[in-house]
Amino acid sequence: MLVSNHARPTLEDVAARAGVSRATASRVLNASPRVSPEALEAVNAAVTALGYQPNRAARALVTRRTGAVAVLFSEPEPKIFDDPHFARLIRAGARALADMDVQMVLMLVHSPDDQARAHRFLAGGHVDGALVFAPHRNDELVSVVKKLPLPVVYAGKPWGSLRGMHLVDNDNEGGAVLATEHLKSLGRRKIVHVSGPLDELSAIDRLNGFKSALSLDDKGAARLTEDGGFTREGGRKAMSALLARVPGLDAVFVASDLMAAGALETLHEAGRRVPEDVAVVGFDDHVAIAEHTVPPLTSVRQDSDEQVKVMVEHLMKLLRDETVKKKQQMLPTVLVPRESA
Amino acid sequence: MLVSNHARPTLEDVAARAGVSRATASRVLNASPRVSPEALEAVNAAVTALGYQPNRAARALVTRRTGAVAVLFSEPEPKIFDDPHFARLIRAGARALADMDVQMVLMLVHSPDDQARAHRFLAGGHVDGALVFAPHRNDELVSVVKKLPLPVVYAGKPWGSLRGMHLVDNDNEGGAVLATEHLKSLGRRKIVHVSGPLDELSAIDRLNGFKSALSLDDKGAARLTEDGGFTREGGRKAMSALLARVPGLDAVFVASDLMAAGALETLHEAGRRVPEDVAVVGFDDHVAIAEHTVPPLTSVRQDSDEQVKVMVEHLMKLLRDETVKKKQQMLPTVLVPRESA
DNA sequence: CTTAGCGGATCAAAGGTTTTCATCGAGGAG
DNA sequence: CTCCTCGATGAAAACCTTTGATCCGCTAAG
Repeated sequence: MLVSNHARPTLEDVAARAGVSRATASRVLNASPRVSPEALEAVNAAVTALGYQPNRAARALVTRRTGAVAVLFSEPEPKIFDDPHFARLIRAGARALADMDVQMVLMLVHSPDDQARAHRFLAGGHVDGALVFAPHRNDELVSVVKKLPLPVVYAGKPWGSLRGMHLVDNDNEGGAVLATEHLKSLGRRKIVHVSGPLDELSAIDRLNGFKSALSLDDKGAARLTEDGGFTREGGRKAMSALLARVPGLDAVFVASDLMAAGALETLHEAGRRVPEDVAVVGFDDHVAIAEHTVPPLTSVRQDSDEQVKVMVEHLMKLLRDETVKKKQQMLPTVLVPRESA
Repeated sequence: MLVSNHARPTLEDVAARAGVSRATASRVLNASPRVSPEALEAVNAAVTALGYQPNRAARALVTRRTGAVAVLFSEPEPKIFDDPHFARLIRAGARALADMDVQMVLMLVHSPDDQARAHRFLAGGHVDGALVFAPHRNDELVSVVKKLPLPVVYAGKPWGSLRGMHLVDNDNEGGAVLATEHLKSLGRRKIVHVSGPLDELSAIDRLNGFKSALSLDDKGAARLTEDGGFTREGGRKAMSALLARVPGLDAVFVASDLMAAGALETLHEAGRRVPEDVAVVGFDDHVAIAEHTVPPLTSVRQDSDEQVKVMVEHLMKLLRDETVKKKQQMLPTVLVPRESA
């Protein structure tokens, strides 16, 4: 017995059993065309017989590829697990990467410590590429990642110059127009807006959509909008502020479902009926929220699963050195009507 | 210029610059004691000067260690991103593993395909160990993982024999007793229970706590409990069923916050005031839910962050071949009073 | 008859680290 | 002054795979 019985089989073992050289066996595994049908079959048989699994480390060493991709979130941690949106993104990433047989290495980077660690990790060549979720202005993570010679695809537009960056964004502005037009078509005349934090471009795009649908200038917009910070509590407060400032309001477009849930609470407390007195439209179409508010929330759907899938496909192309026709892609948004508007 | 200027520095480069051999440099990096202070300093200087990063693949190849750990969830996907509990677990895992400088490879395994992939992946030696979240009866994932020669720590008790298994559980039964005793101490006499799905041991433990606190036999318990499946919708329905079966009920212990949110909706619709007519206690103390129900939910806290942290520490010990005093650990639960009871 | 070409297999090097084993030098004991 | 011991160091093997260069046996073209 030359082969020890407990050690995992190596390519050498496979080759021996198939009666070919290591190199040929390797070619079979890598689907090289230059290999005879008999050899191919013999090797495949040996592989299944032995239950052979290529040694990832050895392969990585010579190919200089790790077969792993980092998924980075820069969001503050409380937000990450209060907002179901993140769970959804993570889930979609896990699935899409698994489908490609790529390892997903998840990193939540928030503190400066985390940033240093992320830098070390990415610079250390431990992954082939990265998916980055970092929406905030002056996000350190982006500047860290940007100067690394590493293929990266961003979710949404990171702050700063977009030159040469690869990203997949949702049509936030278009969705906001959709929402606002819908409210107009219901005959609403005093429409206000609870925005996200204005250090995120997605929030700004939604605000811009709102403004353009109503042909507002900056001054007019300032009176009719309030920042809700993309949190439930922020949504409550912003709604209160708007009620005080614009008592006659009859509709509100809220830039996220989570904030909309908060806004609805405020409206209830203020005795306004939804949708009779005030029509409400959210953004995200997050089922777990939108279907459970009172009343169920009309919302703009952005397909996060699709977004992440496209991001992964994009990154895979970069890794294969394929040329990508469009570095920056935009995904459509649609309105999902329920009962709140 | 012997050293190419763009390639990442190797240990050889570090050694050359420090004027020592590769072996000595390696010893410094691995904190071996048998190295002179001068050599140590020289190597460290060279490392920082060059910005050297060890090549993970090369190291893995020789040590037969990958420096990566798999985190496996067997939960059906919709649940994973509707229930904030999972986001919390994932977050905690990411943090705890990052603190140990270990890569976290996240896998969501649900379909038979996923199981096959997980098996291939784990058997392929691509990770040093695994954290497994698989609470359901006859979970394929558990049987797959169990027969692998891989250090594994489970979250909660997996179904089946526990012999030799490493796990970190919450004191579900104790928490349920706490909750029920609390309701008794409020003078409630007709207390009912919305349970989780009875193919999860955590749900069974909570049910058992409820039963023992009220000294119920199986028959009595059957009348006073209803399965809510750990979903919000299930909570609604279970509460309806209980209201029909036990019209005079004046308190309910619900085995999860998400279900409790549903149960509260049902109670409101039925015109029962909370807590005046019916006192409600949940389980999980998930802030994002418990603080936003109407009224805010009294709940049993299980510290998931702590649980995951302990799991990671436990796994690290296994990886270092340290003997662990207790293979199976139990974490305490406490009651967090709010307004619903 | 020589040689270029070709399909297909093999050889051997390379990739970066850890670790065993041997060596070297210094200092202490006899 | 010699012999030992011991700590620090270096040389080299081992880990497993990929891949460019080489080689072999033959056919077809010159």
